[in-house]
Amino acid sequence: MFVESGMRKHALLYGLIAGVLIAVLKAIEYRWLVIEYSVEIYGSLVASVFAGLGIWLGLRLTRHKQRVVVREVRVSVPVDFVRDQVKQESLGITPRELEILELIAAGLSNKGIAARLHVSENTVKTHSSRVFDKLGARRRTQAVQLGRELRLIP
Amino acid sequence: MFVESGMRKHALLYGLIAGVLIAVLKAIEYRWLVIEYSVEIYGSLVASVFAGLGIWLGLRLTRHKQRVVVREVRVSVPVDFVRDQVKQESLGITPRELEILELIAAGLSNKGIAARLHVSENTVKTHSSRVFDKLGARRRTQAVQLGRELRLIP
DNA sequence: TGCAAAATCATCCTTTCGAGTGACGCGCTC
DNA sequence: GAGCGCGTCACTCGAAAGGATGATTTTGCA
Repeated sequence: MFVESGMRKHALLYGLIAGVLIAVLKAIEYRWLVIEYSVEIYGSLVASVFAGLGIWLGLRLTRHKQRVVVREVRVSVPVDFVRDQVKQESLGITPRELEILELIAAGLSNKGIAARLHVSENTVKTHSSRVFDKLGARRRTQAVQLGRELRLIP
Repeated sequence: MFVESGMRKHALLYGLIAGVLIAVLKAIEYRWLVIEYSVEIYGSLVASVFAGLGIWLGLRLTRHKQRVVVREVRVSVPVDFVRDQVKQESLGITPRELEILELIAAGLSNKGIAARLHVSENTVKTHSSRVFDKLGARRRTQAVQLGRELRLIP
């Protein structure tokens, strides 16, 4: 809308100036002609004036054309964790085992995990042993590291 | 250089076309004039032709002078780790202790760390005990978790 | 309803950790 | 040169963790 009205305004202005110029030229043509200036000079004058106007209009038409360049800016933003459920299932890790792994990663002891989940410590040890086996880990710290690498825990 | 020569070529071309047109107009002017076309028609013709040429030249001149608008797009990228050395010093954690903490986080056993660093396992235990104490951790998994939270390790 | 997977608990045994304590050498500073 | 921070090593003891194995209960699904 704005661009259209702007262009229309330019066109109107251009036509107006052209008309006025033609009128002026017509008004003074006799005077110039009678003092023996040839028509080619007259033509050159008109040509140069309108060429200038055309150039001006052309510049005006493209002045606001902008080229948008999209630049990727690397910005440090915490990556929101998405669990790799495919890998979880391919390893055969059960939800409960993953739950124990998360609590291990949180730094809890087996006893603490047992208390948190209201199960016996033996149960926690069973789950952790199983998840260690499935991850190929021998220590809980190693299990945490592998779980992170495999995107099973944040 | 390229832009300059391009503009010069345009100017030359424009001048050439203008000259030819003027010559043509001059050559046919008598024929037109004798059949009683007024000079204002002639002027209008020249005006419109050169206005068109001007517009074309104007467009040509600014074709490659587009304003570049840079739109920055935020891209999520894994956060590159920066160690909080202030916190490290405020906790009085030595470089060696931090080194042991990193290896603990990597999932190594004390024996493995000792082998990696060519020191005795007792030394590793001493360092780890100290860093646990400074972090307020009771287990190595907890130390890893706290170390991460405090931005001491990745 | 019946089976398979998952979850639960246990027992025995070994390894690893963690706490506590003490000590030695080295380099730096006051 | 005394003091201090740091890194090193040793020893003991108890707690925690891990491996192996077996068993029972719960649960989801065919």
